[in-house]
Amino acid sequence: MTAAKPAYHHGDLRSALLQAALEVIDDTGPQGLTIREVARRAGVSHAAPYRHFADKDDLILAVVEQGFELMHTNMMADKAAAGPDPLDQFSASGMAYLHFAMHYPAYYRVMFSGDLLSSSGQDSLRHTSTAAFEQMLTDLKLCQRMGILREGDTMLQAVAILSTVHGFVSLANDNRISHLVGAEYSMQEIQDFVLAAIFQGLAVQ
Amino acid sequence: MTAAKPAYHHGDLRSALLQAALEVIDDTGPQGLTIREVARRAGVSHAAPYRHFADKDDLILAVVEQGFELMHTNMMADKAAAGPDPLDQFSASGMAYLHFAMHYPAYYRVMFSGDLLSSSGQDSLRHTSTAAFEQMLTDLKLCQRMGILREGDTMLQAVAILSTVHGFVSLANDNRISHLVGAEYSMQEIQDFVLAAIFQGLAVQ
DNA sequence: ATATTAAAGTTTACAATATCAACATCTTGC
DNA sequence: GCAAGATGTTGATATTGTAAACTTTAATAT
Repeated sequence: MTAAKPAYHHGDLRSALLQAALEVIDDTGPQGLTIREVARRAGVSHAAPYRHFADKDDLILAVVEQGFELMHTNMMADKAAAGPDPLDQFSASGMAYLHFAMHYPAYYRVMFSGDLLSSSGQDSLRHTSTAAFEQMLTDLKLCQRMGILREGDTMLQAVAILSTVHGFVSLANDNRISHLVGAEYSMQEIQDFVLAAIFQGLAVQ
Repeated sequence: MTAAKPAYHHGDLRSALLQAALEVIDDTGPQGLTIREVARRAGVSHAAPYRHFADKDDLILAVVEQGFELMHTNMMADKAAAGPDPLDQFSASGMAYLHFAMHYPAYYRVMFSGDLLSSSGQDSLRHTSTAAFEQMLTDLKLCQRMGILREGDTMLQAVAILSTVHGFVSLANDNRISHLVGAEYSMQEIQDFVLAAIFQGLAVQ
Protein backbone atom coordinates (compact mmCIF):
# COMPACT_ATOMS: atom_id res chain seq x y z
CA MET A 1 0.00 0.00 0.00
CA THR A 2 1.31 3.41 -0.81
CA ALA A 3 -0.55 5.91 1.32
CA ALA A 4 -2.10 4.46 4.39
CA LYS A 5 -5.32 6.12 5.43
CA PRO A 6 -4.45 8.91 7.81
CA ALA A 7 -4.47 7.15 11.10
CA TYR A 8 -5.55 8.99 14.18
CA HIS A 9 -2.05 8.58 15.40
CA HIS A 10 0.36 10.05 12.95
CA GLY A 11 3.13 7.57 13.46
CA ASP A 12 6.03 9.93 13.78
CA LEU A 13 4.52 13.31 14.23
CA ARG A 14 7.51 14.66 16.03
CA SER A 15 9.79 14.26 13.04
CA ALA A 16 7.09 15.50 10.72
CA LEU A 17 6.76 18.66 12.78
CA LEU A 18 10.49 19.29 12.77
CA GLN A 19 10.55 18.80 9.05
CA ALA A 20 7.59 21.12 8.59
CA ALA A 21 9.25 23.73 10.78
CA LEU A 22 12.26 23.79 8.48
CA GLU A 23 10.09 24.13 5.42
CA VAL A 24 8.22 27.01 6.96
CA ILE A 25 11.46 28.81 7.71
CA ASP A 26 12.65 28.17 4.18
CA ASP A 27 9.42 29.49 2.74
CA THR A 28 8.58 32.44 4.92
CA GLY A 29 11.57 33.17 7.09
CA PRO A 30 12.02 32.53 10.78
CA GLN A 31 9.26 34.87 11.89
CA GLY A 32 6.79 32.92 9.82
CA LEU A 33 7.48 29.96 12.07
CA THR A 34 4.30 29.44 14.00
CA ILE A 35 3.07 26.43 15.87
CA ARG A 36 -0.21 26.50 14.07
CA GLU A 37 1.34 26.71 10.62
CA VAL A 38 3.63 23.83 11.43
CA ALA A 39 0.67 21.79 12.61
CA ARG A 40 -1.21 22.74 9.47
CA ARG A 41 1.58 21.50 7.24
CA ALA A 42 1.80 18.28 9.15
CA GLY A 43 -1.94 17.86 8.74
CA VAL A 44 -2.85 17.79 12.39
CA SER A 45 -4.82 20.02 14.69
CA HIS A 46 -3.27 23.19 16.00
CA ALA A 47 -2.75 21.79 19.46
CA ALA A 48 -1.23 18.48 18.45
CA PRO A 49 2.36 19.78 18.60
CA TYR A 50 1.95 20.29 22.32
CA ARG A 51 2.02 16.53 22.77
CA HIS A 52 5.60 16.59 21.53
CA PHE A 53 6.94 20.00 22.46
CA ALA A 54 6.33 21.94 25.62
CA ASP A 55 6.03 25.24 23.79
CA LYS A 56 7.31 27.11 20.78
CA ASP A 57 10.76 27.54 22.24
CA ASP A 58 10.97 23.82 22.79
CA LEU A 59 10.15 23.18 19.15
CA ILE A 60 12.79 25.64 18.02
CA LEU A 61 15.32 24.10 20.37
CA ALA A 62 14.61 20.72 18.85
CA VAL A 63 15.18 22.11 15.37
CA VAL A 64 18.43 23.63 16.56
CA GLU A 65 19.56 20.39 18.09
CA GLN A 66 18.77 18.45 14.95
CA GLY A 67 20.65 21.07 12.98
CA PHE A 68 23.76 20.71 15.09
CA GLU A 69 23.58 16.97 14.76
CA LEU A 70 23.31 17.14 11.00
CA MET A 71 26.14 19.63 10.77
CA HIS A 72 28.32 17.54 13.04
CA THR A 73 27.61 14.44 11.00
CA ASN A 74 28.50 16.21 7.79
CA MET A 75 31.70 17.57 9.23
CA MET A 76 32.79 14.22 10.53
CA ALA A 77 32.00 12.52 7.25
CA ASP A 78 33.98 14.99 5.20
CA LYS A 79 36.81 14.84 7.64
CA ALA A 80 36.94 11.08 7.42
CA ALA A 81 36.80 11.25 3.65
CA ALA A 82 39.81 13.56 3.55
CA GLY A 83 43.33 12.24 3.28
CA PRO A 84 45.57 11.43 6.23
CA ASP A 85 47.04 14.92 6.37
CA PRO A 86 45.68 16.64 9.50
CA LEU A 87 45.57 19.96 7.72
CA ASP A 88 43.47 18.43 4.97
CA GLN A 89 41.17 16.99 7.58
CA PHE A 90 40.83 20.27 9.37
CA SER A 91 40.20 22.06 6.14
CA ALA A 92 37.64 19.47 5.10
CA SER A 93 35.62 19.81 8.27
CA GLY A 94 35.79 23.57 8.03
CA MET A 95 34.54 23.45 4.49
CA ALA A 96 31.77 21.14 5.60
CA TYR A 97 30.74 23.76 8.14
CA LEU A 98 30.61 26.40 5.47
CA HIS A 99 28.82 24.15 3.08
CA PHE A 100 26.22 23.26 5.66
CA ALA A 101 25.66 26.88 6.56
CA MET A 102 25.09 27.99 3.00
CA HIS A 103 23.26 24.89 1.90
CA TYR A 104 20.80 24.82 4.76
CA PRO A 105 20.30 28.49 5.49
CA ALA A 106 17.10 27.70 7.35
CA TYR A 107 18.92 25.46 9.78
CA TYR A 108 21.80 27.86 10.17
CA ARG A 109 19.53 30.81 10.86
CA VAL A 110 17.69 29.04 13.60
CA MET A 111 20.87 27.65 15.06
CA PHE A 112 22.59 30.99 15.33
CA SER A 113 20.06 33.74 15.04
CA GLY A 114 19.39 33.80 18.75
CA ASP A 115 16.42 36.05 18.22
CA LEU A 116 13.93 33.26 17.98
CA LEU A 117 14.02 32.01 21.52
CA SER A 118 12.17 33.95 24.15
CA SER A 119 15.01 34.00 26.61
CA SER A 120 15.90 30.63 28.03
CA GLY A 121 17.31 27.75 26.10
CA GLN A 122 20.67 29.31 25.43
CA ASP A 123 22.13 26.98 27.98
CA SER A 124 21.11 23.83 26.20
CA LEU A 125 22.71 25.27 23.09
CA ARG A 126 26.04 25.41 24.78
CA HIS A 127 26.02 21.70 25.41
CA THR A 128 25.49 20.92 21.75
CA SER A 129 28.14 23.17 20.32
CA THR A 130 30.91 22.66 22.84
CA ALA A 131 31.93 19.27 21.50
CA ALA A 132 32.61 20.65 18.04
CA PHE A 133 34.61 23.47 19.57
CA GLU A 134 36.82 21.09 21.51
CA GLN A 135 37.46 19.17 18.34
CA MET A 136 38.49 22.36 16.64
CA LEU A 137 40.95 23.16 19.39
CA THR A 138 42.78 19.88 19.05
CA ASP A 139 42.86 20.28 15.29
CA LEU A 140 44.37 23.72 15.64
CA LYS A 141 46.95 22.45 18.09
CA LEU A 142 47.95 19.85 15.56
CA CYS A 143 48.38 22.52 12.93
CA GLN A 144 50.61 24.42 15.30
CA ARG A 145 52.75 21.35 15.86
CA MET A 146 53.08 20.92 12.15
CA GLY A 147 54.40 24.43 11.84
CA ILE A 148 51.47 25.63 9.80
CA LEU A 149 49.85 27.90 12.34
CA ARG A 150 51.55 30.27 14.66
CA GLU A 151 52.17 29.02 18.19
CA GLY A 152 49.72 30.40 20.69
CA ASP A 153 46.46 29.84 22.43
CA THR A 154 44.26 27.77 20.15
CA MET A 155 41.18 29.20 21.81
CA LEU A 156 41.92 32.65 20.49
CA GLN A 157 42.68 31.33 17.05
CA ALA A 158 39.47 29.35 17.07
CA VAL A 159 37.44 32.41 17.96
CA ALA A 160 39.11 34.36 15.18
CA ILE A 161 38.27 31.71 12.62
CA LEU A 162 34.75 31.23 13.89
CA SER A 163 34.14 34.96 13.85
CA THR A 164 35.23 35.27 10.25
CA VAL A 165 33.37 32.23 9.03
CA HIS A 166 30.22 32.97 10.96
CA GLY A 167 30.26 36.58 9.90
CA PHE A 168 30.74 35.72 6.26
CA VAL A 169 28.01 33.13 6.30
CA SER A 170 25.60 35.37 8.15
CA LEU A 171 26.11 38.23 5.76
CA ALA A 172 25.88 35.95 2.78
CA ASN A 173 22.71 34.28 3.98
CA ASP A 174 21.13 37.65 4.64
CA ASN A 175 22.01 38.61 1.10
CA ARG A 176 24.11 41.49 2.28
CA ILE A 177 27.26 40.58 0.39
CA SER A 178 25.93 40.41 -3.12
CA HIS A 179 24.32 43.78 -2.55
CA LEU A 180 27.66 45.33 -1.75
CA VAL A 181 29.92 43.51 -4.12
CA GLY A 182 27.65 43.23 -7.11
CA ALA A 183 28.18 40.59 -9.76
CA GLU A 184 31.87 41.16 -10.16
CA TYR A 185 32.83 38.06 -8.22
CA SER A 186 31.15 34.77 -7.62
CA MET A 187 30.28 33.91 -4.07
CA GLN A 188 32.83 31.14 -4.23
CA GLU A 189 35.60 33.55 -5.10
CA ILE A 190 34.68 35.87 -2.28
CA GLN A 191 34.52 33.01 0.15
CA ASP A 192 37.94 31.76 -0.90
CA PHE A 193 39.43 35.20 -0.45
CA VAL A 194 37.94 35.70 2.99
CA LEU A 195 39.04 32.31 4.24
CA ALA A 196 42.52 32.80 2.85
CA ALA A 197 42.74 36.14 4.61
CA ILE A 198 42.00 34.85 8.09
CA PHE A 199 44.25 31.84 7.64
CA GLN A 200 47.01 34.05 6.37
CA GLY A 201 46.59 36.09 9.52
CA LEU A 202 47.07 33.08 11.75
CA ALA A 203 49.72 31.26 9.76
CA VAL A 204 53.42 31.42 10.38
CA GLN A 205 54.94 33.98 8.06
CA MET B 1 5.54 73.54 36.01
CA THR B 2 7.32 70.22 35.96
CA ALA B 3 5.05 67.77 34.22
CA ALA B 4 2.73 69.35 31.74
CA LYS B 5 -0.66 67.76 31.62
CA PRO B 6 -0.58 65.07 29.03
CA ALA B 7 -1.76 66.79 25.93
CA TYR B 8 -3.94 64.97 23.49
CA HIS B 9 -1.17 65.35 21.00
CA HIS B 10 2.02 63.92 22.27
CA GLY B 11 4.36 66.42 20.69
CA ASP B 12 6.89 64.06 19.21
CA LEU B 13 5.36 60.66 19.42
CA ARG B 14 7.40 59.29 16.58
CA SER B 15 10.69 59.76 18.41
CA ALA B 16 9.15 58.54 21.62
CA LEU B 17 8.05 55.36 19.90
CA LEU B 18 11.47 54.74 18.42
CA GLN B 19 13.02 55.30 21.80
CA ALA B 20 10.52 52.97 23.43
CA ALA B 21 11.18 50.34 20.79
CA LEU B 22 14.86 50.33 21.67
CA GLU B 23 14.12 50.00 25.34
CA VAL B 24 11.81 47.10 24.71
CA ILE B 25 14.48 45.31 22.72
CA ASP B 26 17.00 45.98 25.45
CA ASP B 27 14.65 44.65 28.09
CA THR B 28 13.03 41.68 26.47
CA GLY B 29 14.90 40.95 23.27
CA PRO B 30 13.80 41.54 19.73
CA GLN B 31 10.84 39.17 19.84
CA GLY B 32 9.40 41.14 22.74
CA LEU B 33 9.08 44.07 20.39
CA THR B 34 5.38 44.57 19.91
CA ILE B 35 3.48 47.57 18.66
CA ARG B 36 1.21 47.53 21.65
CA GLU B 37 4.03 47.33 24.16
CA VAL B 38 5.78 50.21 22.47
CA ALA B 39 2.58 52.23 22.57
CA ARG B 40 2.15 51.31 26.22
CA ARG B 41 5.61 52.59 27.10
CA ALA B 42 5.00 55.80 25.22
CA GLY B 43 1.76 56.20 27.12
CA VAL B 44 -0.54 56.22 24.14
CA SER B 45 -3.28 53.97 22.89
CA HIS B 46 -2.48 50.74 21.12
CA ALA B 47 -3.33 52.12 17.69
CA ALA B 48 -1.55 55.43 17.96
CA PRO B 49 1.66 54.13 16.38
CA TYR B 50 -0.21 53.55 13.16
CA ARG B 51 -0.37 57.32 12.66
CA HIS B 52 3.43 57.31 12.37
CA PHE B 53 4.30 53.89 10.99
CA ALA B 54 2.48 51.91 8.36
CA ASP B 55 2.98 48.63 10.18
CA LYS B 56 5.37 46.80 12.44
CA ASP B 57 7.94 46.37 9.70
CA ASP B 58 7.90 50.06 9.09
CA LEU B 59 8.60 50.76 12.74
CA ILE B 60 11.49 48.32 12.75
CA LEU B 61 12.84 49.84 9.57
CA ALA B 62 12.78 53.24 11.21
CA VAL B 63 14.72 51.90 14.18
CA VAL B 64 17.23 50.40 11.80
CA GLU B 65 17.62 53.62 9.92
CA GLN B 66 18.11 55.58 13.10
CA GLY B 67 20.67 53.03 14.16
CA PHE B 68 22.66 53.40 10.98
CA GLU B 69 22.58 57.14 11.33
CA LEU B 70 23.83 56.99 14.90
CA MET B 71 26.56 54.57 13.98
CA HIS B 72 27.60 56.65 11.04
CA THR B 73 27.71 59.77 13.18
CA ASN B 74 29.85 58.02 15.77
CA MET B 75 32.22 56.70 13.17
CA MET B 76 32.64 60.06 11.54
CA ALA B 77 33.19 61.79 14.86
CA ASP B 78 35.87 59.35 15.97
CA LYS B 79 37.48 59.54 12.59
CA ALA B 80 37.63 63.30 12.74
CA ALA B 81 39.01 63.15 16.25
CA ALA B 82 41.84 60.88 15.15
CA GLY B 83 45.13 62.29 13.99
CA PRO B 84 46.01 63.11 10.39
CA ASP B 85 47.36 59.64 9.66
CA PRO B 86 44.89 57.88 7.34
CA LEU B 87 45.57 54.57 9.00
CA ASP B 88 44.71 56.08 12.36
CA GLN B 89 41.54 57.47 10.90
CA PHE B 90 40.56 54.16 9.39
CA SER B 91 41.32 52.37 12.60
CA ALA B 92 39.34 54.94 14.57
CA SER B 93 36.23 54.55 12.49
CA GLY B 94 36.54 50.77 12.63
CA MET B 95 36.80 50.91 16.39
CA ALA B 96 33.79 53.17 16.48
CA TYR B 97 31.88 50.51 14.57
CA LEU B 98 32.88 47.88 17.06
CA HIS B 99 32.15 50.14 19.96
CA PHE B 100 28.73 50.96 18.65
CA ALA B 101 27.91 47.32 18.05
CA MET B 102 28.84 46.24 21.54
CA HIS B 103 27.57 49.33 23.29
CA TYR B 104 24.16 49.33 21.66
CA PRO B 105 23.47 45.65 21.19
CA ALA B 106 19.77 46.41 20.77
CA TYR B 107 20.44 48.63 17.82
CA TYR B 108 22.94 46.26 16.31
CA ARG B 109 20.63 43.28 16.58
CA VAL B 110 17.81 44.99 14.81
CA MET B 111 20.11 46.42 12.21
CA PHE B 112 21.64 43.11 11.26
CA SER B 113 19.48 40.32 12.56
CA GLY B 114 17.37 40.25 9.44
CA ASP B 115 14.91 37.95 11.16
CA LEU B 116 12.67 40.71 12.36
CA LEU B 117 11.29 41.93 9.10
CA SER B 118 8.55 39.93 7.47
CA SER B 119 10.17 39.88 4.08
CA SER B 120 10.37 43.22 2.38
CA GLY B 121 12.39 46.16 3.55
CA GLN B 122 15.76 44.68 2.82
CA ASP B 123 16.04 47.00 -0.11
CA SER B 124 15.76 50.16 1.91
CA LEU B 125 18.53 48.80 4.09
CA ARG B 126 20.90 48.76 1.21
CA HIS B 127 20.56 52.44 0.66
CA THR B 128 21.56 53.24 4.21
CA SER B 129 24.58 51.01 4.46
CA THR B 130 26.08 51.55 1.06
CA ALA B 131 27.50 54.96 1.87
CA ALA B 132 29.54 53.60 4.76
CA PHE B 133 30.81 50.81 2.57
CA GLU B 134 31.99 53.23 -0.10
CA GLN B 135 33.83 55.17 2.55
CA MET B 136 35.50 52.02 3.68
CA LEU B 137 36.67 51.23 0.18
CA THR B 138 38.44 54.56 -0.25
CA ASP B 139 40.02 54.17 3.18
CA LEU B 140 41.32 50.77 2.22
CA LYS B 141 42.68 52.06 -1.05
CA LEU B 142 44.56 54.69 0.87
CA CYS B 143 46.07 52.03 3.11
CA GLN B 144 47.18 50.16 0.04
CA ARG B 145 48.85 53.25 -1.34
CA MET B 146 50.66 53.70 1.92
CA GLY B 147 52.05 50.21 1.68
CA ILE B 148 50.19 48.99 4.72
CA LEU B 149 47.74 46.69 3.04
CA ARG B 150 48.42 44.31 0.21
CA GLU B 151 47.54 45.57 -3.24
CA GLY B 152 44.32 44.15 -4.57
CA ASP B 153 40.62 44.65 -4.85
CA THR B 154 39.48 46.67 -1.86
CA MET B 155 36.03 45.20 -2.15
CA LEU B 156 37.28 41.76 -1.26
CA GLN B 157 39.34 43.12 1.60
CA ALA B 158 36.36 45.03 2.87
CA VAL B 159 34.19 41.93 2.87
CA ALA B 160 36.86 40.03 4.74
CA ILE B 161 37.09 42.67 7.43
CA LEU B 162 33.35 43.09 7.67
CA SER B 163 32.88 39.35 7.95
CA THR B 164 35.31 39.07 10.80
CA VAL B 165 34.05 42.08 12.68
CA HIS B 166 30.40 41.28 12.17
CA GLY B 167 30.94 37.67 13.11
CA PHE B 168 32.81 38.55 16.26
CA VAL B 169 30.27 41.10 17.33
CA SER B 170 27.34 38.82 16.61
CA LEU B 171 28.81 35.97 18.56
CA ALA B 172 29.76 38.27 21.40
CA ASN B 173 26.35 39.88 21.57
CA ASP B 174 24.70 36.48 21.60
CA ASN B 175 26.94 35.55 24.47
CA ARG B 176 28.43 32.69 22.54
CA ILE B 177 32.05 33.65 23.01
CA SER B 178 32.25 33.82 26.77
CA HIS B 179 30.60 30.44 26.86
CA LEU B 180 33.34 28.92 24.79
CA VAL B 181 36.34 30.77 26.06
CA GLY B 182 35.45 31.03 29.71
CA ALA B 183 36.95 33.68 31.94
CA GLU B 184 40.51 33.19 30.84
CA TYR B 185 40.56 36.28 28.68
CA SER B 186 38.73 39.56 28.81
CA MET B 187 36.50 40.39 25.90
CA GLN B 188 38.86 43.22 25.05
CA GLU B 189 41.79 40.84 24.73
CA ILE B 190 39.84 38.50 22.51
CA GLN B 191 38.69 41.36 20.36
CA ASP B 192 42.21 42.65 19.95
CA PHE B 193 43.46 39.25 18.92
CA VAL B 194 40.71 38.71 16.37
CA LEU B 195 41.18 42.11 14.80
CA ALA B 196 44.92 41.69 14.68
CA ALA B 197 44.47 38.35 12.97
CA ILE B 198 42.38 39.61 10.09
CA PHE B 199 44.57 42.65 9.60
CA GLN B 200 47.63 40.49 9.65
CA GLY B 201 46.02 38.44 6.93
CA LEU B 202 45.52 41.46 4.71
CA ALA B 203 48.71 43.34 5.46
CA VAL B 204 51.86 43.23 3.43
CA GLN B 205 54.25 40.69 4.92
C1' DA C 1 -8.77 -12.04 25.21
C1' DT C 2 -10.27 -8.21 27.73
C1' DA C 3 -10.20 -4.32 30.88
C1' DT C 4 -7.42 -0.68 32.25
C1' DT C 5 -4.22 2.86 31.39
C1' DA C 6 -1.15 5.83 29.07
C1' DA C 7 -0.18 8.22 24.74
C1' DA C 8 -1.43 10.99 20.98
C1' DG C 9 -5.04 13.97 18.83
C1' DT C 10 -9.02 17.05 18.88
C1' DT C 11 -12.08 20.76 20.21
C1' DT C 12 -13.04 24.63 22.96
C1' DA C 13 -11.70 28.62 25.27
C1' DC C 14 -8.89 32.71 26.61
C1' DA C 15 -5.52 36.27 26.47
C1' DA C 16 -2.43 39.01 23.50
C1' DT C 17 -1.34 40.63 19.16
C1' DA C 18 -1.51 43.17 14.29
C1' DT C 19 -4.26 45.86 11.94
C1' DC C 20 -8.45 48.17 10.20
C1' DA C 21 -12.47 51.36 10.52
C1' DA C 22 -15.08 54.82 12.68
C1' DC C 23 -14.97 58.43 15.75
C1' DA C 24 -12.84 62.43 18.60
C1' DT C 25 -9.81 66.29 19.27
C1' DC C 26 -6.24 69.28 18.41
C1' DT C 27 -3.60 72.60 15.01
C1' DT C 28 -3.33 75.46 11.36
C1' DG C 29 -3.73 77.88 7.01
C1' DC C 30 -6.98 80.89 5.24
C1' DG D 1 -13.07 82.15 13.40
C1' DC D 2 -13.33 77.85 10.78
C1' DA D 3 -12.78 74.14 7.61
C1' DA D 4 -9.32 70.55 6.85
C1' DG D 5 -5.90 67.70 7.95
C1' DA D 6 -3.07 65.58 11.44
C1' DT D 7 -2.96 63.00 15.52
C1' DG D 8 -5.22 59.99 19.11
C1' DT D 9 -8.78 56.90 20.81
C1' DT D 10 -12.15 53.08 20.90
C1' DG D 11 -13.94 49.02 19.08
C1' DA D 12 -13.83 45.04 16.12
C1' DT D 13 -11.69 41.07 13.50
C1' DA D 14 -8.40 37.51 12.38
C1' DT D 15 -4.27 35.02 14.01
C1' DT D 16 -1.48 33.35 17.41
C1' DG D 17 0.26 30.75 21.89
C1' DT D 18 -1.32 27.88 25.15
C1' DA D 19 -4.21 25.57 28.75
C1' DA D 20 -8.25 22.32 29.82
C1' DA D 21 -11.40 18.81 28.90
C1' DC D 22 -12.58 15.23 25.96
C1' DT D 23 -11.75 11.19 22.39
C1' DT D 24 -9.49 7.70 20.12
C1' DT D 25 -5.84 4.49 19.71
C1' DA D 26 -2.03 1.59 21.35
C1' DA D 27 -0.03 -1.04 25.18
C1' DT D 28 -0.08 -3.78 29.06
C1' DA D 29 -1.46 -6.44 32.98
C1' DT D 30 -4.29 -9.90 34.36
